[in-house]
Formats: sequence, C-alpha cells, structure tokens
Amino acid sequence: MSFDEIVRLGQQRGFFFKTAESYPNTPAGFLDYGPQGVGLKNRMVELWRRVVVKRDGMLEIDGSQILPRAVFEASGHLSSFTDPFVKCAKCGSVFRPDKLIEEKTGKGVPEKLGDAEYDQEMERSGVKCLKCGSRLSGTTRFNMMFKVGIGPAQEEAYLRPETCQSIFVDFPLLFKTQRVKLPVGIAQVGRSFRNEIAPRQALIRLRELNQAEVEVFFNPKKADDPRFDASLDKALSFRLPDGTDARMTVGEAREKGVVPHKLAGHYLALIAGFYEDAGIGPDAIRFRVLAEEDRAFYSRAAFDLEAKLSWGWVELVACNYRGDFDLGGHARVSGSNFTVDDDGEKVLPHVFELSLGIDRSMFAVMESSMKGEGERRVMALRPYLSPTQVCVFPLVNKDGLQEGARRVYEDLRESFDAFYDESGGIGRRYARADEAAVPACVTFDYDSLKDGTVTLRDRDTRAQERVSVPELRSRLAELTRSPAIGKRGPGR
RNA sequence: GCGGCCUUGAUCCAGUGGUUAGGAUAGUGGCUUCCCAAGCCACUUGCCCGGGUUCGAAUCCCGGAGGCCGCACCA
Repeated sequence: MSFDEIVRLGQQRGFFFKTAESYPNTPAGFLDYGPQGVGLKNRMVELWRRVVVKRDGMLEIDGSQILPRAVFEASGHLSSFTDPFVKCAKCGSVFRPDKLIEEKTGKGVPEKLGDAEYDQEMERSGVKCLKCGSRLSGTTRFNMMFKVGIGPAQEEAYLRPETCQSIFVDFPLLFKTQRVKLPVGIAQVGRSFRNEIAPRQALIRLRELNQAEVEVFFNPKKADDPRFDASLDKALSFRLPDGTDARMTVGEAREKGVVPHKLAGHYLALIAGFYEDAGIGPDAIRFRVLAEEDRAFYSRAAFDLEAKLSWGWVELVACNYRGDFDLGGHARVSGSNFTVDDDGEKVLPHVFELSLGIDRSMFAVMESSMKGEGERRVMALRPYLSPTQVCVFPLVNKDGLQEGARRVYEDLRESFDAFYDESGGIGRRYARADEAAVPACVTFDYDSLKDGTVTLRDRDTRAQERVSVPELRSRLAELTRSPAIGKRGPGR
C-alpha cells in the first residue's frame, strides 16, 4: 500500500489529518489524531509500557515540555542543534554557507565552523549570491528549537526538542527517592518540538512529535554484566556501515564488536521485540549501524531501528550509546552532583538510549498491517492494538433486530471499545470495519431473537461462528489481550 | 532552505477566459434487504490563499502556503 493511500485512509477513517485543515496557509509539520488515531496511539504506548518499560523494571516519568535555557546549554542543543545560514543583503536569498563554499572550491568544509570562519571562507573563495551576484557575509544560525519567553521578563526557555533531557535532569532525584540501583532504565512518553526546515511526509517528520524514550543508566564497568545474557540468543538484522546486511544473534554481535557491550545488545533486542509484538515481522526490522561521521555529537555508538515499508526503510528508533555526555554536561553547567553510588563505588553513570518516534511508528504499523484483495482492504492490526475492538450490527433494520443489537452493544461498550452501526448493507458494514482494523464484528440476527446467540465474525478469516451473548465477553477479552510478559521477546 | 512537477466537494477525476462548475467514490436520510462494498429515491460538501491583467478568471500573470520527488537536514 502506497504512502498516499495510507494518508488517505488515515484521514478517511479518522486516524490522523493535517492540523487546522479548515484554515488556508496553516504551516506544515503539525497533525491531529482522530478518534481511531487516539485509540491506536494509546494502545501502542500501552504495549510499549508492557513489553519494554514494565518487563525491564524501568521507572516512568512525565516531564515538562518547557525547560530553561541552561538545560540546553548543558545538552549541547544551543550550540549544535543549529544550521548556519547566510542571507544576501541585496536580494534576500538564503543560502547555506558550507554548501556554497563546497560548491565553489570543490573541497569539503570542516564541520562545525564558527560564523566568523564561514564569513572568512566565503571571502577567501569569492563566493557570490547565486541569485544576484552580490558579495555574501554575515552568517547567522537557525536553531531548530522553538524559543519561548517565561513571565513578563520573557526569560529565555525552549520547548524541548527531545524528551530525554528531563530524564537526565531528574535522574539524581529519582535515584535518591525511588530506591533504585544501577543499571536502571527511566522512560518517558511525551511531546517534543523541532522547528524543522522542511517537514514532510505527514507522520514521518513533524514539528510537534510524540516520543517514547528510554534512558538506561549504568556503570560502564558493568556493561557486560551476565544479567544481560538473557538476550544473547535473540537474532537481529543489521545493516553495517559498509553497506552489507548481516543477521546474527546478540551474542555474535557482541563478539564481533557490532554492539559495544551486552547491555546495548539486550536493549536492541528488547525494542525489536516491541515491534514484533506490534505486528511488524522480524524480516521487516533492521538496525542500521551508524558510522562515526553519521553519529550525533554525543553518540559513541548508534543504531537506527528501521522498518521496511512498501516505499523503503523508515527510521523508527534512534538507539544511542551516549556515554556520560549528558550527565557530565548537566553536572558541569548546573553545579549539581550527578554521581551515584554503585556497590560502594562512586560512578557517573553512562547512558544507553532508545528514542522511539511514536507518530512514525504508528504509521509504520498501519502500513505494514494493510492487506488488500482487490476492492477489499483490511487493516490487520494486532487485536490488542485495534482502536475499535468490536462492532455490533443488526442483520437488517426491522423486526426488532435493531433493538436487540443495541442491547448487545450497550452491554459491551462498558468493557470494550465498541461501535454500533446499522447504516448500509451488512457487507458494507463489514468492509468499513475491516478498513478501520476492527478485529471482531457481532451481528444480531433472527436466530438471536430465538436463542440469544449472535454471529461473531473474524476480520482476518471472515469466518463466522455462533456464540451466546455472555460468552462474547470472554471471547473478546481473550482476543484483545496484550502479549503476556515473559512469554515473548528477548530471552524467549 | 534550493531545484523540478503539482493543488477543483471528505476521496479520485473532468472542465483551459463567459458553465446553474460536471461525474464517480464515500457520507447522510428514506425504501428494500436473512451475512460480506447489491439496488432505488432524495440530500450534504468544492475551484488553496493574496494581489494583478480583463467588461468578465477555477482557467492567464506574480507572490505566498501546502503536497510530491531530488538535494540538504534529520537528537
């Protein structure tokens, strides 16, 4: 199913759509979730809680979206989360100085030059405005963070560009009050904000995005602790920096140095397991191992979890070994103590991060769930992810079948996310339910009037069976139950 | 942000200076209907925004926004 078709279906069935669509000229990069989208998002997050956060015994927090300037000094975002720009004084055209110099001289420009150095380089190489031919100088920075002013004094603060800074900043307090020991994971679901230059592709690149992040704090001397052996047999696919693909177990990846330590391998296995539970097959999941020059400034090792969609691989999770970059930075700038006790040893913990994009993950799960046979399109979401769990229909709209169906619906809707529909023929209603990923449909027919049984129709097989109304509850509960802890995923 | 192409009901498409802007799909109401998008009747929703040319612009021109692709960016 193509990208466009998913976008269309997403809007049609109430999963997601452009923000403020009724107003012309609304900027790109923002989207609203409809009723089905909210349901899917909540269930994806809940699955993540079960199979990642709770299974691993992590803590979860919910931090503020606005953070003071100092936090981003320490995190490096103020200096590094920027792109250099130069604006032609004559005609107003905007260029990237590094690209202009590179084009003119044919030589690469060293990364992370200062503004003045860009101006010097442009002067030396005689770069001119591509539009009007004027001399260029005056490099400025475009920071991708949204700036906000707090209070009447408009004190400088920023909408967080990633959720993890709250976790780092809160870490010492959590460590003291929550009676935890290293290693410990701290998780957070929340919104982040990035002023992208070119947001594109609906859910794939947004200016306001939802993230589910995990920061694992550990003693670097114990990164190969036997406690992480449980995942050694889990097979994962890697795309190596040299462009080759390799499928190997976590244990092999550790031996070959593909992952820096067992801990990293364990968490890669954990997050891969989440996507398998979300319905993306192991063949469609891989970790792209980033070469040093492709890594973010804080990263000692980086793995992008990518999912194979019909138009290519899409990055869903950034997995980074951040070392002590973050806690060290916050310790320096804040003056607070970020070291903790680990069996009598004073440690500045290292961090391994799983930074998951919820919006694009939803998109990926939807796309990889789509099954089509001609006109018939089915979103075969795992039943525990389906926003609507059951639809209830009267077979026809007469002879008291509507009333009977309504009673069943009202009985179910307190326990399940149920939907009642009597509009259109029965086949059309099944088709609508299939597109909206509803795993079970209940039809109240003439036999129901006689013996109290209803038809239970399965989305994926289209098979029907008769069940009594009391039995419905247990059948639906079983159908929509989340994967049990300990029975799936790494270490299985 | 740069370059190319594009923008007509919720969706897909026709209309290329003067049309009551048309169709299909979807939707809603009704009729019909004993299980997989059947049929009949009725109805709702539209020319991306702003400026210009013209007696007259959905149609031509300029700018902006949005969309797709490529580049760049991507914590």
